[in-house]
Amino acid sequence: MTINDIAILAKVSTGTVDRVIHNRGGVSKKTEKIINNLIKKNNFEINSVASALAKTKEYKIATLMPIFDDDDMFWESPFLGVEKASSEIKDFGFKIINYSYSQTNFKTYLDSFNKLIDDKPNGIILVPAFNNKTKEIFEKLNKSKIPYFFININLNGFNNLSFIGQHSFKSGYLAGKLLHTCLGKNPQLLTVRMASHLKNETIVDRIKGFDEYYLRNQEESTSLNIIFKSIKDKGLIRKKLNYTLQSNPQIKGVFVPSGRVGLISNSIDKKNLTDLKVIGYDTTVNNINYLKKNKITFLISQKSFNQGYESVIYMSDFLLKNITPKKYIYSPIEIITKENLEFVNYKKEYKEFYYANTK
Amino acid sequence: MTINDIAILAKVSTGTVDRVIHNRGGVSKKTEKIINNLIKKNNFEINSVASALAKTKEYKIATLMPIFDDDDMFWESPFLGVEKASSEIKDFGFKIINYSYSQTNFKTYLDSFNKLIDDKPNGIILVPAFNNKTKEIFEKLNKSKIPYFFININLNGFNNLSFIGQHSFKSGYLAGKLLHTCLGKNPQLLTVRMASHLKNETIVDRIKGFDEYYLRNQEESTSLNIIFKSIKDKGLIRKKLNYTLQSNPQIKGVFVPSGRVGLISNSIDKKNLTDLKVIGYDTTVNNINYLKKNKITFLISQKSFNQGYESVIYMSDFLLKNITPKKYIYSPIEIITKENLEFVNYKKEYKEFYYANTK
DNA sequence: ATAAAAAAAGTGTGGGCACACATTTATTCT
DNA sequence: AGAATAAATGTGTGCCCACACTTTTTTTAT
Repeated sequence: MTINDIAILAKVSTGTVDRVIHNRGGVSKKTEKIINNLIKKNNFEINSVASALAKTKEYKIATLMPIFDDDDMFWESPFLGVEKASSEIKDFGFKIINYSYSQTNFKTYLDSFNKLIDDKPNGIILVPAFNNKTKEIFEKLNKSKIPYFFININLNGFNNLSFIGQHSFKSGYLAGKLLHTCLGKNPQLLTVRMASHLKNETIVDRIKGFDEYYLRNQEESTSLNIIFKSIKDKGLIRKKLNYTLQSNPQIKGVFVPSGRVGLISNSIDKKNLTDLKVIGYDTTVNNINYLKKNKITFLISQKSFNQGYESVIYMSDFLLKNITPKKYIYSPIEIITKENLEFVNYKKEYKEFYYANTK
Repeated sequence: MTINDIAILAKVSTGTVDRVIHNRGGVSKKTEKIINNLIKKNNFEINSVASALAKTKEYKIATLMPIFDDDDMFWESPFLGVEKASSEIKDFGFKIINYSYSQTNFKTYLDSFNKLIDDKPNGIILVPAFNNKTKEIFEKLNKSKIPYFFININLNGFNNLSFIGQHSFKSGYLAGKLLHTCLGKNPQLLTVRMASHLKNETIVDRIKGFDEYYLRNQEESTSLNIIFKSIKDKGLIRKKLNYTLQSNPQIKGVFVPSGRVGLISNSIDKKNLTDLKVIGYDTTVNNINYLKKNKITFLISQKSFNQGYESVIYMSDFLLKNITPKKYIYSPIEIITKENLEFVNYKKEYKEFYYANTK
């Protein structure tokens, strides 16, 4: 079944069928009906391959994500997901342009954002950052009418088409459940944070979820909080952590609502770590290392590779096929242990993971 | 960069470039080198869309999987994965033909298998079944030189190109770890099986993995075994389970190495279920129901939807692009709890899960 | 009724490649 | 050297659709 077949059946030319399929107008109601009926009857679908080839229009998709470097490789993963999707849809007329910014330097965010908008892409995928100038730039963006997704980090009150990322609250709730399941009734808990996390919405939500679990399911739970001003002074972290654990031997569970869980678990001396259940976030190289050494019990992963990959696919579906994605597309809340780690594709190379050779 | 561009640079015709790209032969070594160098230099890649459109050859991929019905819907999931992949690659010249068989009637397996082979597909994806006649039919298959994958269930000693499914042993090992983590030292355990599982390789491997965990990590663990002859007599199951748990109040963990965990957990009376950790397999409707009601603590999922989906994609990559997949492609060993369940796509409709509307 | 305008429908090219067929060039044989 | 053969290269059509452009038909205005 091709457009031509339909045209013959309807006794019109292919041009007319084309007009009906794409709602280009200029077709009498009578013939439109005939054609639509034939399409349904023969359940005709456009040949996406031929369609892609014939299309002359080029789509540009721009991404804006934090940079990654030796200190923090987290953002490499969604970037690689973007790359994979990029290579897949390249031949369908899509071009992906990547911009980046430093999370500790807001100016880089604004600069990249402005450059990106000037580039006039057809769609934007970004990890948003927030401060007082955020509204301003988003007003500029809204004026441009370019559709955009948030990925990984969500901000409320913006016109983003979708958010693609984890439900932070519920991931914290799950962390609570896991520790509860492991520790039994009335557990004694320790939560460890960094000062920079206090205004980080994602992390705040994780903690809210964690607390909510105990509020709802537990008669009583005792919890201690430690907040470190900086990750620089590793000696201080080690000292404080071990002192706290030694003076509170009843503590059996540690919750680190961030990717810094590797650093924390490694700062706890062996004698204090025994029987301790430690739970944290993200399958970074560092964390995986300590998971393997039994210093971390559970890692919660959000499949950030997929966030990058899927956001690009959703955007292409939206632009090309006019398919509107849901407002919230939640990533899985994966529970990673030493035992199932090897079956999770946290590695850089997708192909390396699945293919014997790429010839 | 197109084939034509390369041809101009190499001062040959497009036909010659085409020959080099596809190793069709009949090109002098000199020009071949020139062309290959130009391809590398300009990192030219074939336009997969135009290529697919121009190809006249049709590929047939046949699947052979167990039927699903009201009693057991497990096999619907990989089937839907196959369907999704099928619709994605349809326009690339692939046709997927599905065959099915009843796991309790070996004749249906042989019949479908024979029909399938007579159909002369270019590639086969199957959930294998084993008995004494299996070798016979696989000899016929090997003669036909058609490449084939095993999915979900693995058999050793065959010429399958790949196995796509879970590492059963390690999934059992993980189950052991989870119960250990929840129950602490020297746990008292109960393993519940069906008689039909005794010769089921998948389930035997899960149990081996489970036992191995305790062998390796635990000083002592006590475990009871129950094997039910049939799932027909639900009254008997209930009686025996509760009697066992009441006479052994020290049992705190139940391991069901199959998808029957819903049935088992629902057969345990409330008073005996309190404080019991129950772990089993598969996100079937039934199991999910009991997971939500806190009758099951953990479900281990193998993403069978993806097994179907990916097997088709790998086969198409193999046939079209000559990319050889790894011999073993392991599915994730996912830990599902009541709390992360909603973020797992165990549902029928992929689109329903991600898209607001499909217009 | 006729011209002008608007609506409806038809036509043709190009997008990049695969593949069969045609042609040219190089090699071998007598 | 010339014919026969083999090797290397060139040519052209079709795959199905998008889209601009052209032509035909219908409607409106005078």
